[in-house]
Amino acid sequence: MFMKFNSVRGTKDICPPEIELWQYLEKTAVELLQDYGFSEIRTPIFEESGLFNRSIGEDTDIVEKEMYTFADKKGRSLTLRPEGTAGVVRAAIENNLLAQGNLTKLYYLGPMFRYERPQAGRYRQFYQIGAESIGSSSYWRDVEIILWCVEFFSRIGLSGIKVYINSVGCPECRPGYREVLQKFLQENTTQLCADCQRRMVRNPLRVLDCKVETCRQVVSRMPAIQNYLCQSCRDNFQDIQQALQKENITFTVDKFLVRGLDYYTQVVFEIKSENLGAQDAVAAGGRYDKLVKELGGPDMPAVGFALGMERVSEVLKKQRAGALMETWVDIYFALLGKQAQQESFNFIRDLRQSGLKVEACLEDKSLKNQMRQADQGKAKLTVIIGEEEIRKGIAMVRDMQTKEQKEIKLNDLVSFLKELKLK
RNA sequence: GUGGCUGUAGCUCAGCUGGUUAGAGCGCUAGUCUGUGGCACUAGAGGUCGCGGGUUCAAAUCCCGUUAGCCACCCCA
Repeated sequence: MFMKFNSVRGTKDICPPEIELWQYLEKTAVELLQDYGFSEIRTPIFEESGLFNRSIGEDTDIVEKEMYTFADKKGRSLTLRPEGTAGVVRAAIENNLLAQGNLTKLYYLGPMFRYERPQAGRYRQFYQIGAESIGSSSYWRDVEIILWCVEFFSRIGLSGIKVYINSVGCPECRPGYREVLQKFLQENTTQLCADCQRRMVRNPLRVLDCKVETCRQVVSRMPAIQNYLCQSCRDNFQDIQQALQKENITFTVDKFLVRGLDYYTQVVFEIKSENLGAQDAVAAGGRYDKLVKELGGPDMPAVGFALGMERVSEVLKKQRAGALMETWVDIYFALLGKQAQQESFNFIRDLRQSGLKVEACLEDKSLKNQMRQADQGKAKLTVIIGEEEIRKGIAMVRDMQTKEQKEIKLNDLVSFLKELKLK
């Protein structure tokens, strides 16, 4: 009996030609990150569960119900990383990358795992590219990161994106606002949905982005966090807005923007695409000034972001997939007969070594078929070698655009093709 | 985790109220064109009708379950 297997729920294969798009995105992102002074760091895909509980927050949905947590053979509780920041911060501390008073800029890319119900733009294994600037409290670092995102999206030619920002305060002022909020919600508890009545107690900030109509009405009358920020948070929020304006980055202040990870402080941002469904955030991030210390490192402020590869490639596919998913070869060898295959294999090997993209038909197909393969492979040149050519010691070289064909001696073929400068 | 929609050839889908050998377009292979691509015509290959059960003389079609995908909620990148 044969068994057929499928990829597990919420995971998928990235096949050609889509992978061309991914490679393009990764390459563009990495180049731009390096231009901004970030260095790559690769951390393990699983960590001690406690790392995520501690950094993301015990009361968050991610930790509560979305983590792939398992016990290894020694009974240690491990978790597949649901996001990148915690691991990067842990690694930076552990490897003494954080020198007091210095700035450390790191980027990462790779798969993350969350047990959620799959949907468009939401997978259980999904890929993120992200970066962290650790060691600076300058709001220009926040701006730098938002600017990176804006520039990245413009560089890959993505339109229809919008930047949203908000300030979620700091340990000084957030507790105060939280209390005000809780009090307000308690007074209006009868108008809240069941979920929000639960949130009200545990994480009242989350009521802010509830979509239920009655909750929204309550929310619209709710005290805004801006009015409860401490002086330094308020200044910081002002400074960033001014800086963004100065840099011509258009943004919207969304006073309901709350992030689902507890470690954020002060300014958080989200970049959304108009061309996606409900899962429309393509990149997001913010400042997390307390996390490094929280994880046993020096008391260092930090700011970072992550972008979702699936979502970005999804939008890009709609907007300009054709050009980016194209593949081609420089030279295609159409071969007829055993001897032609034997003679040509060396040529092909030689040409490939010199950096040309070469493909050949080694499968005894009709010439018509081979020509079609060459055409579909978008070959620039096709080299035809059959029994007659072998006998005469030549090859037919056909220019696929002009349809011009000329005879080249087999001895001269490789050097002739190399000199054409097809690259 | 909740609700709705869907699952028929490699791909996109049609198959009405259950009735003989399950269809189309695209793609693929071949021929027209004795060894030359992109067009056209012709022919051919290719299907456990998601899976399991039930109703029935008879199920791709009706019912139940299950699984996967999509959409929304939730959450987030």
